Amino acid sequence: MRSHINSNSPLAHEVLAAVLQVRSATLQVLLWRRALDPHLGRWSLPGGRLRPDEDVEQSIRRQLAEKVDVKQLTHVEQLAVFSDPYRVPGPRVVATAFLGLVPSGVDPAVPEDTAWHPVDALPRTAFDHEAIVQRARDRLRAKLSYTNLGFALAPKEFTISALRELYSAALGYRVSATNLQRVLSRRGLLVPTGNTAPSGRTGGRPAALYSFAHDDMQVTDPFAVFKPPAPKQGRRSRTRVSAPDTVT
Amino acid sequence: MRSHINSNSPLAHEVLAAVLQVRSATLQVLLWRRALDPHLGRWSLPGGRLRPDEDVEQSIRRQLAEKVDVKQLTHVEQLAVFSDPYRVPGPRVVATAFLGLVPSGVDPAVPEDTAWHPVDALPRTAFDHEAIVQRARDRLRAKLSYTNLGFALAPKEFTISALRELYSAALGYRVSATNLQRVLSRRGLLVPTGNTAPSGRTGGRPAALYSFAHDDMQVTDPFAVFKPPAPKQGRRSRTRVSAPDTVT
DNA sequence: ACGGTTTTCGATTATAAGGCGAAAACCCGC
DNA sequence: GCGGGTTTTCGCCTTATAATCGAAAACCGT
Repeated sequence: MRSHINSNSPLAHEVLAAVLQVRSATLQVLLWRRALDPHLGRWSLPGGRLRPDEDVEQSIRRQLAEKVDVKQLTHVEQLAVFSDPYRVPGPRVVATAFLGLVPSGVDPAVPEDTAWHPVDALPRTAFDHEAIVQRARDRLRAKLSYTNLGFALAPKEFTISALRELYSAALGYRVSATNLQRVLSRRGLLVPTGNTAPSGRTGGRPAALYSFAHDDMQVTDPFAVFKPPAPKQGRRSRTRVSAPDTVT
Repeated sequence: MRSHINSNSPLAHEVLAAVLQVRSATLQVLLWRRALDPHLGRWSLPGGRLRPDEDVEQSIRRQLAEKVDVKQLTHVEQLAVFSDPYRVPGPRVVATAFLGLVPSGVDPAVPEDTAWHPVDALPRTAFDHEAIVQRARDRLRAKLSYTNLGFALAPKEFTISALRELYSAALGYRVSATNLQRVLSRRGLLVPTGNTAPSGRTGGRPAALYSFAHDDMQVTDPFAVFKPPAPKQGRRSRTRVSAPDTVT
């Protein structure tokens, strides 16, 4: 190793995605098993080489659609660049990592060699992929609090309890259904669909179904000290729309 | 152009930084004038090619230290990857963009061909550098609200009014000194140094000097709905420390 | 009809931010 | 040295948002 340090340094660029989904009340990530050396048999993130005619966003979307059938991807955003010169053996490869989200409930068809793994109990992973998964998880957790990113994790219709479980799984600790309900409502993000859930097995009051008001990411600004006077709107929490990765 | 689309696509990686500083009550960015074609004479961001033996962080720090004497850089963080295949003419170059901050007050020596420009009134810039500057500005503005990133913009000691001007300039609108004072105090970020400012020209009560409590970036979580019970600490706002770019 | 269960909602409390004005602390000129 | 002018600082009050709690509502099965 350390071979390319003095070479003419051909450099490749790859894109990788940590695709997260809540399944069985656990936050999981999609990994596939390497069939090649190095790190044969280890689990790694989907992705691949950047092609000459695409930017990194296009590339990761193509590769995800190619390798694993996840057109159900509801959210994709850049995470960070991983560029340690020796992050992979052999010729240098710089990686742009992404965070991808799949709504709970669906079970996208995936190839034989891929499987979901809990982010907090990863198998032996290849290269620096574990670090990337952690970063993705952290980013998701941070953003769940001050954005409506939950929309990307939830199905189109859901009950408050279902949403609560979703958030609990994603965040790693219990959250109050009551509070979740009202905080999201206050922010104008929850709209009742009118429908009601099949009351199901255990009995109990049938839950109302809700959906998110927006499919694009919105950011609710935390504090106002640093905010302009805000032209005295109606109710609605002070909420500002911005491009998905403007805020990150 | 569009020449490399069918070639064997050698690919280069460069790092660029939007180094921001508040000078003359205006948020400005350091640019240098290109001496080469293409885009000769236009203003562009400092940076350069990634070397084989360094990662992007090391690279941008080296290049900044090299090209412009800014060892006074108090903060550096990854912004995003810019990877449009045709973002620069000729062979493809993917760029990792950074946000850099220099505290107000200092005036680092810079080469002849570099100069500061207000971010809201940029001259004609090269390539996609204007977009990068805007992203840097947006990121800074967002983070000023919910982090203590102000520490990187402020000198070691400062008065509340000075800090207010700093925030006003960086954010682009007036903020209340009173509120700024108390919000930062509540978060435990402002510590009085005991010293007092030279009362100076206009007369008036001499201002007390403060400094930031932490030099590493901290994030104050906005809402608690999604937060664990918080083990009943003393006072101090609920505040969580995290690696600079974990949250971004 | 009656427990058992789950959801929903209102009332109350807690915490953080914003606004306002008075008091404090300094300078200067008379 | 005293009052006017100026800037800073601080307390008090209001508003906005979140957290907690408990009771009522709506369903099931027996």
